[in-house]
Formats: sequence, structure tokens, C-alpha cells
Amino acid sequence: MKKDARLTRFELEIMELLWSLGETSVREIQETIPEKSRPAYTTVQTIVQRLEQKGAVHRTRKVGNALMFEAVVTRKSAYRRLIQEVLDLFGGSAQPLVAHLLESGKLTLEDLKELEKKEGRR
Amino acid sequence: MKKDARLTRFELEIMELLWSLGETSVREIQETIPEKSRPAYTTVQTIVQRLEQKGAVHRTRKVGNALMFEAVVTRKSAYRRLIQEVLDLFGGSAQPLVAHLLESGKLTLEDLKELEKKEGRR
DNA sequence: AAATGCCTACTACAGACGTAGTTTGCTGGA
DNA sequence: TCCAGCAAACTACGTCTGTAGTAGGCATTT
Repeated sequence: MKKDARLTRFELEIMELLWSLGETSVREIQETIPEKSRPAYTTVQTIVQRLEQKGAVHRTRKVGNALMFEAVVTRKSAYRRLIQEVLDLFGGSAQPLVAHLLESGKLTLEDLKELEKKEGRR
Repeated sequence: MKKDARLTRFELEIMELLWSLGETSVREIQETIPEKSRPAYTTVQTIVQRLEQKGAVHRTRKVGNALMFEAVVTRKSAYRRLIQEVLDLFGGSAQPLVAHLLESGKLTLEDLKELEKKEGRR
């Protein structure tokens, strides 16, 4: 029931699917994962259960004998938390992080221009 | 001996100190951590040992009965790895990440302009 | 030399994580 | 109505993390 608990890498991956699929079942989540890296059904089930305990997901209803789940936490808030943690490691400011992205080529000047334009429009 | 192993949150914090202090001892690292959150000496010691096993740090010499350590991995490469992981969660592209930073006010248009200027100069 | 103090090396341990097997129960079709 | 099949719930377990205690060694001070 902890609100806003820390989510692990794998839990975030499952959340990602929850966010894009909307209300869905464990089976569907599992089958949406590419075969190469698809874990056992029960593994996904366990993760969903843990997400439920953390309050990131909740049951909506039962379809046949399968439970349906839905994300409670929004993508945005989960990302906010994640980013904050990374920023803390970068001394609390986002500038060095972006500088790093530019330096390593993960981000181009064009990307920046584009983002700037969008941001200016907000 | 694993090269480029994943570092945990706490390990990264210790690395941060290693990077800024340069060659140093466990004692010094421990005492550099603010009292409020300062763990026991042996805790720091354990982390340094694990960092050693992961090949992120190595012993340089002995001063009195204390070992001196030094970072092997660079800050930049550790951050690169960290960022890559976050980017993977963001669909592999950095744009959404930066967009998120802008949206949440972690980054301003001025920051962008500044970064752009610097980047243009490289 | 004996005691004191600091450091290393070893050991411990609970809780989180990733991963999955087993048991039990519901459900739709034969 | 009875069973095959799927899902839920429970259980398991090795590894990783954060956290630290303890035993033993070396050096400095009496």
C-alpha cells in the first residue's frame, strides 16, 4: 500500500506494458513480451503481484477466471521518480545530464532545437 | 574482474567520492560522507571491496596499515552505462527524456540555449 | 614486552529481486 | 455432471544490496 514506492527495472518494464495495453491480464502482458526474453507466466504473475503490493497497479475485474489489472501510477509520475534519482547522482541539476547526452551523441543539436521549439510553444 | 559491471546506487555514491578525492582510504571516504547519513566504517569497507571485485576500483599501495584505493572506471563511463539504462526505459531515445525534464521544470529554455552554445563550440 | 588502537579480512543477515515450480480452484465444453 | 485447461495463490530459492559485527594483525605508546 505504499504510495510512490521505488520500482525496479523489470517492474518498470511491466508497467510500460500496462501503460500501453491499458486494462489487461497477466497472460496478455506475458505474451506481449518478445519471445527472446519472455519469462515464464508465473514470473510475470509474481511481478504484477508485487506491483499490486506497491500500489502501482490494481485489479479491476474478473474475466472468466482471469483477473484484469490496470496501472494506478501514471507513466509520468513513475518517470519523474526515476529521473529524480538519476539527477541526484548528477548533483541534482539536469544540465550535466543533458551535457552528457550531447557529448555521447545520444542527443544532437537538432534534437535540442526541436525540443526548444516545442517547449517554447507550451 | 568483470569489466563494466553494473553499479548500485550506493556503490555509485562511493565512486563519486573516489572520483573527487582521488587516491584515498576507506576511512577518508567514510568520513567524507555527511554525518546524518554516514554508515559504519565496515559498511563502507564492504562496498569498496565489492567495487574492487567488480573491477571499478583497485588498491594502489599501503600507507601505515591502511590500503589506498583509486577508481579504475571513469566517471564518464559509469554515467554512460547508467544513462543507457534509463534511456532503454525511455524507448532508447534521449528526446523523450529531455522533454520530460523540460516539462517538469528540471530544465529551462535558458539551460537548453546554454548547452546548445557549448555544444556548437565543440 | 604488553597494551591500545586502527585496519583488514571474514562472516552474517534480513529484505529485495528475478525467476519459476506446485497446489488448488474455477469454468467451459464433452 | 465430470474433466481438461487455465489462472490464482502460495512456496521456493539463489543472488544482490545495504548494513554491520567480529577476529586477528601490525604499529605505536607505555
